[in-house]
Formats: sequence, C-alpha cells, structure tokens
Amino acid sequence: MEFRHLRYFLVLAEELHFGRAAQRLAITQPPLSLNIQQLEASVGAQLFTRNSRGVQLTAAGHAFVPAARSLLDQAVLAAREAREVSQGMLGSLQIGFAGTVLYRGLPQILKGFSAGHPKLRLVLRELSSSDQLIDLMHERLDIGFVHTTRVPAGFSQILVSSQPFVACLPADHALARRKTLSLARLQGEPFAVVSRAVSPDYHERILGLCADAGFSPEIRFELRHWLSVVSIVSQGLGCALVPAALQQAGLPGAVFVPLNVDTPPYQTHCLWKTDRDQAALGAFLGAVRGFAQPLE
Amino acid sequence: MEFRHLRYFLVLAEELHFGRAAQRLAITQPPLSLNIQQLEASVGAQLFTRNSRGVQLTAAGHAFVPAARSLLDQAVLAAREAREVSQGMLGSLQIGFAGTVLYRGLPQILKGFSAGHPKLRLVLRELSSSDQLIDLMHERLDIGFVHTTRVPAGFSQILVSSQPFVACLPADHALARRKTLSLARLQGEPFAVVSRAVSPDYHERILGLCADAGFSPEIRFELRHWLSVVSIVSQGLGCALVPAALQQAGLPGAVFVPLNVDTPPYQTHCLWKTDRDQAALGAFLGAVRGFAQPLE
DNA sequence: CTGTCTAATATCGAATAGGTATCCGTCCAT
DNA sequence: ATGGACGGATACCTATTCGATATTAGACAG
Repeated sequence: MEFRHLRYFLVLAEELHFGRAAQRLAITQPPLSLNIQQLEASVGAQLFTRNSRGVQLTAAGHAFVPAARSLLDQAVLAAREAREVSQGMLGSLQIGFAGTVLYRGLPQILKGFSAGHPKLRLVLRELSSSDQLIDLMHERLDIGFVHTTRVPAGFSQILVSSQPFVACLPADHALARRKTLSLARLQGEPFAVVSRAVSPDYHERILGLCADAGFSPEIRFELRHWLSVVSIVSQGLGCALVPAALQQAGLPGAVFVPLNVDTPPYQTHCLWKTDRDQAALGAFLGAVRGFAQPLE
Repeated sequence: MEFRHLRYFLVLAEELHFGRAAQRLAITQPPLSLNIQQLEASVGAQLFTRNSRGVQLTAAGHAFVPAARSLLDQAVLAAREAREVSQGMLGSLQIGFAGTVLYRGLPQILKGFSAGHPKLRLVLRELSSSDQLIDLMHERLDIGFVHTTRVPAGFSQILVSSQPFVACLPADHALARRKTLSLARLQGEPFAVVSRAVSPDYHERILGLCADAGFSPEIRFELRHWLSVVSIVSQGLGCALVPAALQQAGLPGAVFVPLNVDTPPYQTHCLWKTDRDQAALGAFLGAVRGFAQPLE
C-alpha cells in the first residue's frame, strides 16, 4: 500500500467514475484502474463494485474511506509538526533557574518569548545552580539561569544580570536608616545565608567579603532559599548580604543598604550546552540576548 | 513521502547507524542514505544529525518517530478492518422486524449469530412491515422480518415462521375453556385488531376470515401493536384473532383457542434486496436459514 | 445490430528504487 | 604527522514500475 493508492482511492470514492477520477488526478484511466486493483490486492478486499450500473463502494470500501483520509491527513500533520519543531515553533524547552532570577528578568524574558512562540511549551524548574549544571550536563535541562561562575567546557553563557551585594537589615535595626554601610559594622551580627550545599559560590563569596572586611561572620541561619534569608531578616532575627535584586521581592520589615566598598557584582548567567542546536533553544537565547543587551 | 520512507526512518531511528539499519532493512547503505534525504526534503526538516560522533535524532526527528509509527500501524489496521468488513466479521447490519417476530425466533437467531460474529453490530428497529419495505428499498435496512406477502421485484425471502391464527379470549369468557372454536361463534364480540395503517395485510386477513365465516367483525379497538391487542383481551375488553406465537408473550388473563377451520397460516418472512452482496448479510442469512430449516 | 460508453488489458517509454564502486570526512594508532 | 579503518555521501548502472497510448471486452440504447 502506498500513499498514491490512498489518494487515488479517495478521489474515485468521490467520483465513482474511473474516467472522471483519473481526470481529476491528472492521470489517465488505465493506471487508475491498475492502482485500484493493486490497492484491493494489498488490502485483501474488494473496495468497489464495477458493473453496468456503474462504480459503487462496497461495505469494505465504505469502511476504508475514513481510514484512508485519516492516513493522508496525518501524514501532512506529521510533516508539519516535524517542520515546526525544527523551526523552534513547536516543542518544549526545559528551563532551570535559581530563585532570585524571578527578580532579575526571567518573568520578562518568558513573557516576551511566549508571545512570539505560543506553541512552545516552557517547562520551568527552580533549582540550585549546582543542580542545574548537573541536569544541563545530562541534557535533562536545555537552559539554566545560574549564579555559578565556574562554567564547564562545552557550555556557552550570556550575562543576564549583574548586581552588587547589599546589606539586608531589619527595619528597626540601628544601621537601617543609613545611606551606605561599611561591611565591618556588621561584625558580631547574626548572619543568615544560603547554605553551602545549595549555593557554594555564594557562600564562599560572603565569607570572602567578610574576611576582606576583617571579620568572620557569625552564621546563625543556613537556609535553602533566598526568600527564606530575607524573611529571617524581616522578622528581626538577623542580617544578611544579598543581591540587590531581592529588594523587589517586597517583603515588609527588611531594608536594603548599599555597601560603601566596591564589591565584585553578583552575576546571573544564562547557560546552555554549546553543541545543542535546537531551533527552539536558539530562539529562546535570542529573547535572552534581547533582554541582556541593555545591560551591556 | 512514502510508507517506505517511514519504515526506513523508524529502523534508522532505532539503530542510529546507516550500515546496520540498511542491513536490518535488507537493502544496502546508499539507498538508505538517499531515502532519508528524500524524507527530510519532503518533511522540510532535518531529522538526523550525522557527524563524527555518529547519527543522532534531532528534536524534529524525535517528534516524528511516534507519528511515523502511528502512520504505519494505522495503515495495517485500516487494511485489516476493510478485510474484516469484506468477510462479514466486522461492520453493522440494519435489521427491521415486526413486533411478533420477538416470539417467532428472532431472539434465537440473533443469539446464535452474535456468538459467531462478535464484532458485527446488529442494529434492530421494530417497524411495521410496510415501513420495513420502504426502508429496505432505500437501503436504510439490510434485512427485514415482515408479515407482508406482497414482495416487490428484486427481493429475496426466507420463510421464518408459519403459524395458524388462533382466537384470543379473556380467561373468563364463556368460550375460553373450549379445545377448539368455530369462528362464527365470535360474531358480535368486540374485536381488537392491529390498525390497517400498521399492518394492512393482517387487517385484510382478519376481515377475510370473518367474511368466510359469514359475518363482519365489530372492530372496537384499533391498535398499533400486537401486544396491545393481547393486552386489551387480557383485560376482558374484547377478543381477537392473533398468530399462535403470541401465546408465548405470557400475558395473564388471555387464553388462546385454536380454530376448527383450517385457515391459511400467518407467515413471517425474512426479506432482503437480492443484489446486495454484503458478506455480513450473507452470514446472517445463513443463521436465518439454520433456524428456518427445521420448519420445512 | 450498430454505435456509444466504460472499465480492463497490452504494450511501450520514462521515472525511480536499489545495487556496486568509490569518494570524502573523522578518528585512532603507530 | 601519517596510514588505516570506519561511516556516510556521491556517481553511475540496472531492473523494476509507473503512467501514457492503443486496443479490447462488455453493457446498453436506439
């Protein structure tokens, strides 16, 4: 059975006349007769009765009409679907992101991209930067939004956001009203941090900053999420050093005070395996670049 | 796109190696390469990446795998279905029947036939004999079980049941205990009959029988269904002449008394358009003949 | 009985599917 | 680096098959 047979069959089933059907198919009558015979042989059933009263569909022929139509339709659909996937208009992208990226542009990127690619399903998973790296490596993720600075070979990245660390203090704290702050003044304060396991880079950065300021922070809270850190501060239980972006989280009771030293900024990168050449990925990276551009 | 392309594609998608895939397909490697290129051209998307690290499915290729498999499967199913229809193992039969046939073998015929043809859907419609003739003519029915004796040209029939008319009397009627009955003794009794519109043949037969006995029945009830007739009698409202088969309906309060004259029997025929050669119809007629055989 | 209409058959040329031989990359081992 | 092995692409040929033309066979009308 070939698609040609199905096309010929359907036209003949409509016309019920070999001559006219052949004309519509832009072939001559004999090959049409032959093709129908071939189809009947391959199906193993007579599909038409040909007698003096003309051509008629048999019961088997009637049953075959919708099946043939569906086969031809599905062939077209299958091709279109594959084409759309190859053009990045259809499919799914697995996207990982560290929590703070929610305040550093991810929503805007997603909104802008989805508008232009409505049939592309974006699957978003909040993960620590290290977990994202593992999943990217195993190709369980297509894209990651991470804070890690250490990038394995074979990956490319775009800088999405770059912001300084600021001090995060309870609103009623003695230093909360200041315009800027020397890090050294936080010596002795109870610190809230994201645990090393979740974000080793950040953890080391905090310790490094404090060491530069001449003290070792008294870590009283190790949390699994940035919002937990700010939450702890907002309840007056401690202070923290956090990316400036968290200001936008809008938790009441926490204030953000810039440091008076120029610390290296805390950066968010969009990361992906260089050798993957999904069109959907390329299109998404375009949206990311469009967002990141103003930054540079 | 041809089915051959889909077959080749699926094997290559499994093997991810042109040489081995070609071997499994019992062709050589070059035509396989060519076919895949043709498929990619017709789909309009690259389905495999070929590089030094081997052959890999692209995202489009991944999306195409289930579609290709489904197309091949459905082609097989469509052929099987058409074949089964042509063999009378699948499909549907539209069967009309006059109400009394429920007591004259139809259930047994259906039961026996269905057991051997489980995938054949039997659609049963209770209709008057005259309506059945119309529907048979228009091919809205495949088979009818009728009482009509007048058969149009182009139809064939099998005698399914042949039974005498008997008198149907209320249980407390003066004549109810008799072994046989002379029809003349019903003169003056209120008669219940099936209306002329529903069953003209029967109606005329009743009038004819009474005329032969020398009287004209006093028709007090014209009903649209045999069971209504018996029901009227069982409630003591009148008497009737009915086919003996109705005895099996089991309505209490009605008794059936044979007539002492030899009336022509009341016959049920299975009727169908001779030129229809559905296999399902042939198979069903076989079952009907199997039931009718003992009768002859 | 002849002319017409329709599907089937016969035969031929053209398109194409698959085979053989070969080429061109990449990778590995020496 | 270099030769060899491997894997896919290309070139070319053969054999099948698809479709066109011409013709036949059968049914029906005048």
